[in-house]
This record gives sequence, structure tokens and C-alpha cells, in this order.
Amino acid sequence: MENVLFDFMAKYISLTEEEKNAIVSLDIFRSVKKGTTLLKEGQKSRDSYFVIKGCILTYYVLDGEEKTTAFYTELEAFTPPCVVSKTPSEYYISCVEDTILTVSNPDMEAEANRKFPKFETMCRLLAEELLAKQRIDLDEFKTSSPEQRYLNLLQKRPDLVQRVPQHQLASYLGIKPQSLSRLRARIFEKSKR
Amino acid sequence: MENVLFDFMAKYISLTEEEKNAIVSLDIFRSVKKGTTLLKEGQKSRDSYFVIKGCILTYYVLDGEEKTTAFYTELEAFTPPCVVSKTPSEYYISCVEDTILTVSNPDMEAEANRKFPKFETMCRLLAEELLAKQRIDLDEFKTSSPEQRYLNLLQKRPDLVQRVPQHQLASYLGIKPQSLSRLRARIFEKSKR
DNA sequence: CTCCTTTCTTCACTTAAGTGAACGAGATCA
DNA sequence: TGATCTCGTTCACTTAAGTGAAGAAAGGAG
Repeated sequence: MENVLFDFMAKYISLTEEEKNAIVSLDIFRSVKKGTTLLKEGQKSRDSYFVIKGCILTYYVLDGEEKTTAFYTELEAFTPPCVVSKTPSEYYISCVEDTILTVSNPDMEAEANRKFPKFETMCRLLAEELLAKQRIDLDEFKTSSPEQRYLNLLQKRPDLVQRVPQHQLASYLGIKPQSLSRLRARIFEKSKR
Repeated sequence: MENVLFDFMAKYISLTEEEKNAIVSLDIFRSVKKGTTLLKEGQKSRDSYFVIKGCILTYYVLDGEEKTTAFYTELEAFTPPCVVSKTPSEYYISCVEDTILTVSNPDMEAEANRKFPKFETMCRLLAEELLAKQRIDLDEFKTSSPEQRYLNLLQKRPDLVQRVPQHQLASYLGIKPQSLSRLRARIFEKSKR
């Protein structure tokens, strides 16, 4: 389990045994059951996550409707905006499956940055990489139709389409479950011809 | 002009005169005319930007159509994804107005990080902040209709609606210029009643 | 196993965005 | 000045998503 994290970190910086031990001693690994809510709207939180195994999602409740905006699966890291802005959360975070993840907070990061300056380098590189990736996600979402977005998702994250309920997928694609059903039927009809 | 940059940086770290001089000596300020293309699709680039005054935008050309995905105005920084991924650009960057900006590259950042470790802290904080802000932008786009997005833009960046051509605004909102016209007429009708 | 809830699909109808065409206003340039 | 181009708007028509309701299928809880 630790090795999954260390292999991930190795993409950005090299770690000594001493540093690895320091990380292990932080006791950041958590195991959470499917359906568990990690964060609720209105709550304050300082927790950042890294998914070792499983799947979590973020959703807003607007006009009584759940709007899913992101899924995080194996080897994905994320810090909720409310942690950065230090304001109450505007959305929920919950587990789609039984999930193993790490939970850290700004204090731990500050401590790590102090002890190991290269840790800050990793955080910077990771943030810059995620910023670029998310920029592309946003651009792709803006420039494509729901049908294109669905086909794109089938290409890029085929696992999601399998492991996530349709109504959450629909929400993630910016449409209603009924529209996703119809859209899938439309694609199927096209593929037959 | 330098002071605009230093005031911005002061939000993240404090700079000595020596450090400011080092930055000035990098000769990063540029003045570009309206309509200038800073980056073309297919080109490689290592340039990051920070807008002092004016407005630049990014757009893709898909099926011969320009799709505007972002505007950057006063005090906004951005590094194109292609700089991070070191691949040819998939889009264009061009100036909506006469613009004054800074242009830097990874070498200059590495050099600054080496000389002044707190520079890296600033980059990390900025990247983390932009990541959180962009996350919210993406969430808002996903969870709202074109009409809501337009009204939201009127609230959050009223200047954009004034200074940017309608067809680019429409594209930014994820719709066609005709739809933006209609949508504006619809809003106007509602406001009369 | 049965009951009940959740999830997914289908249908008919409404609403809004896409498309192609046309027109007028304003800018640009010879 | 007149010719041309871009830009924004409007119109008629098409296409696809939203809505509300209904029912089938799958999954859990007792």
C-alpha cells in the first residue's frame, strides 16, 4: 500500500528510506466503505486526498438535485477548493466503492516542506501538472457536445463507465440520466448501420 | 509596470530589493498589439504569461471553427498546457487588445527557484490557488445552462462582456453566436416584465 | 424468498440550442 | 465616396436536451 504512494511520488522526486519512514509515521492511510461521505456541504475541512484503490466523487446539491462534477480513482490526488480557500465546502465528497486513500492536511505538508525541501518541489510539479490537465478537461468539455463527451469518456476512462452508476455519469457529462440513456441508444443505432 | 508584478507577487511572498532587481534584469516585459498571435496550433513553446494590462485569449480551431476557451486579463497568470507537457500546442493564443505582459520560461523559473527558494513557494501557492479556482470554473460550467453561465459571467467578469466580441464570448460560453443573441433577447424580455 | 428501493430505460411533450440564410450597422481601405 | 468585410441580429426550420410519468430490471434488507 505504501509502495503505491512511493511509486507515485517517485515520478516527481527521489525519496530516501529516512524520508519514506517519516511519511509512514504520519499514519495517513485510511480505508473507507462504499457510500461513506467524506465531506458535506457547509463543513470546513483541511483534508487532501490521494486514492490508492477505489473511487470517490464530488457532487453539489443544487435545487435539490445531485450534480456530480468529478471522479477520482487509482493514483489521483486532489485537494478540495474549500481547503485552499479556507471556507465551508460547497459540495459533498463520497465513496463510490470501498476505497483506500491517504488523508493529509496543510500542517503535514508544511512540516514535510520544512524537513524536505524537495517535497515542496513535488507539490509544485504536481499542482502544475494537474492545472494543465484540468485546463484540457475544461477545454474539452466546453468545445464538445454531450455525445462527444460520452464517446471521449469511453476512450479515456472506460473503467468509469463500468464502475459508476449511470445517473452520476450523466451528471458528470452535464446532462440528465434520461438524456444519457437516449444518447447511448442513438450511438448504438448508429453503430448497427 | 514592474510594480504591478511586484504587488502581485507580494500576495504570496515578500521580496527584497536585490530580488526585485534580479527579476527586472530578466527583461521579461513585452508589449503586444491587438490581433497579435502569440502561439499557433502545432508550435512548440516554453512561454508562460502574466498579463499586466490588456486581454489575451486561447482558442482551438476544430472543424474549421474557432472555439474560444479562456480569456486572461489584468493580473492573471497562465502557463499553456503544452509548455507543461512539452508537446506541440493544440490551440492558439492571441491578443484581444493591445496588451502588456511578462513572458517567462521554465529555465528562468528553475534559475529563480535555485537563487531564491521562496520563489518556488510562490509558484506552488499560485498553482494550488489556480487549480482550485479552475476547478470551481469547471464545476460551474458543468452544472449550469448557457443562460445561467451568461448571467454568471455578467456578475463575475462584467468587463469581459464589454471588451470582447460577442462571437468569442458565445464560444467561451459553449454556444453559437446566434444562440447568445437569442439568449440575450430572452433575458431582456424577462427583465421588462 | 419476498418486498422494497434504487437504477435504468422508454414515451410524449416542451424548451432551447444548432443550422443556414439574410439583412443592417459599422469599420476598413482603395 | 463607394466597395468590401466583419459582426451582430433575426428568421424558419431541425435536432437534441429537459421534464414528468410510467414501468422494467437489478440489488439489498429483512
